Amino acid sequence: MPELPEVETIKNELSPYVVGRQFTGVTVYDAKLVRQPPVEEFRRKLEGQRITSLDRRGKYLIFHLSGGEALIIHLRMSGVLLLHPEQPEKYTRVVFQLDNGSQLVFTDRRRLGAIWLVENEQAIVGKLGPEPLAPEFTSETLAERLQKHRAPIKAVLLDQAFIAGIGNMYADEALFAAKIHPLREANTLAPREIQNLHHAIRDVLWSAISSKGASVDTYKRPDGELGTAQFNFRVAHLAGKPCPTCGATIQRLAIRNRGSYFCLNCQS
DNA sequence: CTTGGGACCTGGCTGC
DNA sequence: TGCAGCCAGGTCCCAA
Repeated sequence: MPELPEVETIKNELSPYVVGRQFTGVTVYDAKLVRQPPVEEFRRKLEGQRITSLDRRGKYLIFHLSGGEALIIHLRMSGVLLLHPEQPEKYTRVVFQLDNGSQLVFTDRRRLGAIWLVENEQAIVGKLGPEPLAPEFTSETLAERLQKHRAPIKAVLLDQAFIAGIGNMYADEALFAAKIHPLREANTLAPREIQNLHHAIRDVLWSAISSKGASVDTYKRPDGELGTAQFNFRVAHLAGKPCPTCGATIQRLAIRNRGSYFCLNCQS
């Protein structure tokens, strides 16, 4: 599922091909995915606009446009953005035409993705918490924010208003690396554990970006290639397998209806 | 304010 | 082989 490293990879790999280009046409096959404005207006306003920059905030991909507006895309569970695929793609929901003849195809098997065209991007991304990879996100920032929460640390890491961009896979990986049990109440972490968690979050995310994201289900890069971050997973989706540190069996537990994977022996 | 549960959505898997 | 029912999880909405 696309989390921060996957969206960052898409941004990095798409940028050279789309920044500076102009939208010449938009075909919407599934109006449900266009949240704002109504589809006709969406099409009319987007056509003719030039992409001035491509950015990421949390798991949102943001195309900044010459007219001052922003085209914002969230891939949710199964969204994929492909640059001029050679074959017609299954589950194609929206196709963007660019002035260099490129086609940007948005496919989404489960139809949970979302697209907005807005003047004020803060209306969409304004509630997000800090960017975990930004220099301003320090161990002290994390410690301060954790104090306000007594929910399980796993649930807190998944809260996009607490910290932006972490999803189920990387939350599990970061907690394993920091040796923290996913059910620990957030405000009970010791200073040393918070430092470890801060380091683990950044390490896990940077490492996944260098592997171009994790292709566990539908995720693909814009050229159709897969990411390889899943091969570095130590606990995520590995229930029943041996822990890479101690050999104990990796456990699976539902926390907030999300599968959580961890080592009972290494994480406490 | 935080918290937790259900809904959304569809294809793949399980078990009968 | 068919098929009902469950599961996957990012986010929104609502109630406590």
